[in-house]
Amino acid sequence: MEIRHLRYFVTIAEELHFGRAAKRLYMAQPPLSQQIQQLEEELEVLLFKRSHRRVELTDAGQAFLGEAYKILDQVEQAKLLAQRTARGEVGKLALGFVSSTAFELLPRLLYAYREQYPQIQVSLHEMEKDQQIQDPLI
Amino acid sequence: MEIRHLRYFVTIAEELHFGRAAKRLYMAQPPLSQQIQQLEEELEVLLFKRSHRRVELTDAGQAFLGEAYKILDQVEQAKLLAQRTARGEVGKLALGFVSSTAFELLPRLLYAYREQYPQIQVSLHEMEKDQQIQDPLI
DNA sequence: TAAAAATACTCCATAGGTATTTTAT
DNA sequence: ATAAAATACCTATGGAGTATTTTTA
Repeated sequence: MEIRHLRYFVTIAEELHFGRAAKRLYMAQPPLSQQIQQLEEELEVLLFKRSHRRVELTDAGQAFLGEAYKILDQVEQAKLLAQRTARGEVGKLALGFVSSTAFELLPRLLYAYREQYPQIQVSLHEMEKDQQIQDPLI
Repeated sequence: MEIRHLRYFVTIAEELHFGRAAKRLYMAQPPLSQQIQQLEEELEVLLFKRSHRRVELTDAGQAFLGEAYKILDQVEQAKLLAQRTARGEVGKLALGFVSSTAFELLPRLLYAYREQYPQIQVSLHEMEKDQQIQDPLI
């Protein structure tokens, strides 16, 4: 199964017509039919009831449709998340400190920071001098 | 982007080594590199830091990895749901009734049914004689 | 018989393989 | 010098197109 199959399936489910769906997908009808057959074969499940003048979803098709939408949406979200993370718009910031005097300063600093960058996860780590940051305090 | 790209990406992220990942995927290393390049190009995001003797995830790659796992998991779930629905193991059952005397009987019937088939969603519909089932009461 | 999906075939784009080069240690 | 990824090139699978047949309302 590939994402292509889900896109094709969703389009046909929306049109309930292989010809119109193919048009919307800028492709010919036969390869679209083939891809759906291939999907049904892999799932071992009939997704559409084809009668002469009507295509309709089977119960399994109806159930699968909901999942297909979720997956396509999640693929978009994954893409956006990667792009935002690369741009530094979202992400994680780990603050390490060595002196316990920082206990006074850091909470205020953190608070101000979170006001300005709510999309950045900040964690706080007490650490030994010249050591790597370990488990977070918060 | 295709599911193939996600499978390849996840495998490399687990191995942190293109050669070993290719082996696990039963394919050669060069096409694997190409597919990842293609994915990075589509996302416009670098997913791995390649230095000579070390492959590691970028922050964006790390973020994308979590989403990739979720998507691959959801694809499996979608497949299972379709198969179970086709077998009638999960689904929806709509009960329509025409006489208001049923208000006494149905709740008990429903309760018993749900005990036995918790995976079936049941809805209750008051209806007119010879009409189709409309919006559910519950 | 007409409208729609399925079949049969053809073609070509691209996923994947092989050979080699580049790179950094 | 070596180990790993990238590049270059080739092959062939299968996705997509065109023409046609089948189906049934």
